[in-house]
Amino acid sequence: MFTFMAITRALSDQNRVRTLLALNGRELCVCQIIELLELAPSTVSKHMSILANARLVEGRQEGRWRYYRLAGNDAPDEAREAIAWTFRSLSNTPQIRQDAERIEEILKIDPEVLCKAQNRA
Amino acid sequence: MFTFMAITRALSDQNRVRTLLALNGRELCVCQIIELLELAPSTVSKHMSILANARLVEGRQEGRWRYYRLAGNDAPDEAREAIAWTFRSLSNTPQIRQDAERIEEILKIDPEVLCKAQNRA
DNA sequence: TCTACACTTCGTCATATGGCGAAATGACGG
DNA sequence: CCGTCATTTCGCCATATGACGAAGTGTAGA
Repeated sequence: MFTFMAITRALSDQNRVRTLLALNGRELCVCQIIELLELAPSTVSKHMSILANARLVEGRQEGRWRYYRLAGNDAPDEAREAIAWTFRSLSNTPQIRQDAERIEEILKIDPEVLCKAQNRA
Repeated sequence: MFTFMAITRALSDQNRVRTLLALNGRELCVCQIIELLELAPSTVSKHMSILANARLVEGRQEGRWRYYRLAGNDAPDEAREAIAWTFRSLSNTPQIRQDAERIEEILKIDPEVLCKAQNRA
């Protein structure tokens, strides 16, 4: 029950759901997610820890950057089913399609440059 | 997206999830759900309207009583998948098993008597 | 049509949540 | 080690949520 509630709570915020969908088939570092959601770094960090706590995503440190990806086979069944359900429900919605386009643009930018730009803003 | 968020929000409260599971294979009237959750009638009513809004349950009026049941085939795919996922995840958990036993006891009581007893409390 | 009563709506309260900015953390390059 | 800088943690604020009781609604039976 505890695990299940962690998942539904994690999925009850639109920004977290958008982030989950954005991780479809790729990793993103925190600054790229910040750029997608247009939220403060501290806010995005909190969101990612909630998703990670629910075992919906996994984090990986690489140098100064932290990359997040969708949970893999080691995640609980509930989490993997939740991800599958979320993708089936939302993959074709306008918001998610728009986000997907936006991410293509973001991925064109060197992460180094992207983070620097965020510091100035 | 709106439909999906309504579902995840509805499922992000433990009392609503317990109620959903309690409706497994049967209808329950509001006073029976009140008895199960041990909450005020107004609180339970609100919970049921949130579940109904998310199309996870359907209500039916019969005389003075209102019965709720799980959403049927007319509900959106997202809702029916959510119900299936929820049941797969939680059917065998202690809380839900305990609720199931409790409901058997509650069903033994004539609803008329049950409601009257609640009014006195 | 009056009363009883199952349920809902409304108003209120305490707590939870999501947002931010400032300060802390921790990894690299010097 | 020392500064830089991506990320996290912390403290704060505004709003959302879940709880209750009181008042309102609508149905059945007297």
